[in-house]
Amino acid sequence: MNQKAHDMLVAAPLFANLDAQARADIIDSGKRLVLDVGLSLWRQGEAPELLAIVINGQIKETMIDAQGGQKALHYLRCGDLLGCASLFGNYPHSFTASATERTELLYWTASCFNTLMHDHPDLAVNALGIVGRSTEGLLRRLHEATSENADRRIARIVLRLAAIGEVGVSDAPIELALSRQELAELSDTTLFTVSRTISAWNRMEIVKAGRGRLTVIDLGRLAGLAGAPNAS
Amino acid sequence: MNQKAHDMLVAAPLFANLDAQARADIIDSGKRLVLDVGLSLWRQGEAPELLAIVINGQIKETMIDAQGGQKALHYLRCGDLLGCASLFGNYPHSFTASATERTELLYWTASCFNTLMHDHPDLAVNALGIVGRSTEGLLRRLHEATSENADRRIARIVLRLAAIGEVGVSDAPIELALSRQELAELSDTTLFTVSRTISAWNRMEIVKAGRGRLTVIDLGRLAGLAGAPNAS
DNA sequence: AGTGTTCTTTGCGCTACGTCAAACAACAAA
DNA sequence: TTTGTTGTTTGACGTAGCGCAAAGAACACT
Repeated sequence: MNQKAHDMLVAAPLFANLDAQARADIIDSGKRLVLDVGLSLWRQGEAPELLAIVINGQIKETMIDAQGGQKALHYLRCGDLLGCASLFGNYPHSFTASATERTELLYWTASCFNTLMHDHPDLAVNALGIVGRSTEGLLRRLHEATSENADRRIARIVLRLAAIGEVGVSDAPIELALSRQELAELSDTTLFTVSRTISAWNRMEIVKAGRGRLTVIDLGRLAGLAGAPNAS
Repeated sequence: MNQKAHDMLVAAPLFANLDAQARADIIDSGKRLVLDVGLSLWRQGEAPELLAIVINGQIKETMIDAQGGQKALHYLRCGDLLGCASLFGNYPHSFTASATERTELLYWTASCFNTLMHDHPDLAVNALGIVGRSTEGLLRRLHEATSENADRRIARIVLRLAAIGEVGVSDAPIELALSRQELAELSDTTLFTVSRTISAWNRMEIVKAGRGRLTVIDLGRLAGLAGAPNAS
């Protein structure tokens, strides 16, 4: 592992409040794995066997229903924890985790991580914090999906991605590499609805639409669309 | 605490794999609290301060949005853990927790529970399991809410409640104490849609509708409605 | 029994969105 | 440049289910 990757790992929430010794112990117990683009760490329905943390690259969590509908749950980047709910809850994976780019992971088997948690209680507490926060995120998403209209949901997603993608100045145009399809999956809508919405925003010069790409121009007005309902 | 309550607590998932001594230690560290009908343990938006487990009675978790729309998340019974996501994730409560009947709780403050987790790592692991499982439940609900029609969702909810309400013989009529409104909140629909659906089922003699009450007559057909999509 | 309150039912209009089809634009490979 | 591939746009259309209103039914209180 190179120095930079190591530094980022160390800063991950999973290792908060742990002393250097413990951290080293935990990291050394994990194994490394590299996933090429498109490869899956596991598929929906499989039994959970391991817990992983992203070192670099990006993992996408996708749910597929019986009718073939896809739903994107999350994009995980450096430091994010992967598979905790299934593993700890001891449920078959409810989503497929696959790499959207070449991705490096550090992983532990269930029993290995269990041992580690016993040796380092703070590790378990940190994991709890992570799972708890993801629960809150899901609650929010459930709420939005059932009580807010499509445009708003899409605006929210774009804002969120814009925020984590670039911490740049607020008036600089932010470019996101997202197809309409992906946006649809993230916002619990369809490709068509997203396309229409984006087109409208494009005309209003809130964003600039491109093929597989979206550039946020007017962050302020977008935030308006996402937040205040009748700020017409 | 009476003997029966104590026995049920001991069987709660939170205390799995703990020896009697540890269990006693944990239970003794908690404080008891009785909530009368309608009283809230906390309200949406408040900072999380404690973690509680239901001894008896029933707690309802409700989300309220800006437009006043209610959404019921869960009903918690004996042994269920309350407030873990908010507390561990360190987020303001995203729902109000209130008693639907006189309810007895055992609770710990955040710092107290933290200490306990350090003393008994298995406690943290158990908590992880609980939060993990609830995450899975939320994922399922999110999925259903966005990709399944209202009738099916309602059928699912009724089935689930019927299952935990009574473990009786499968052909015995199962009675649920639920208003249409509550059913609507649980299935992410409206009072009207639920009413129409229930009326239809009533006519088909799948359930018997009553005021604030619902009796499942034909569990099999109801399961059919919830499961197989084109079992017309 | 009479009156008020709360819950439920049902009809009707409406609209946000899903679905499908077909044209269109961007990019890549030859 | 041509041709193919893949992603996007737009229109037309259908419909599930929400909102409202108004009438009923169940229960509570006196």
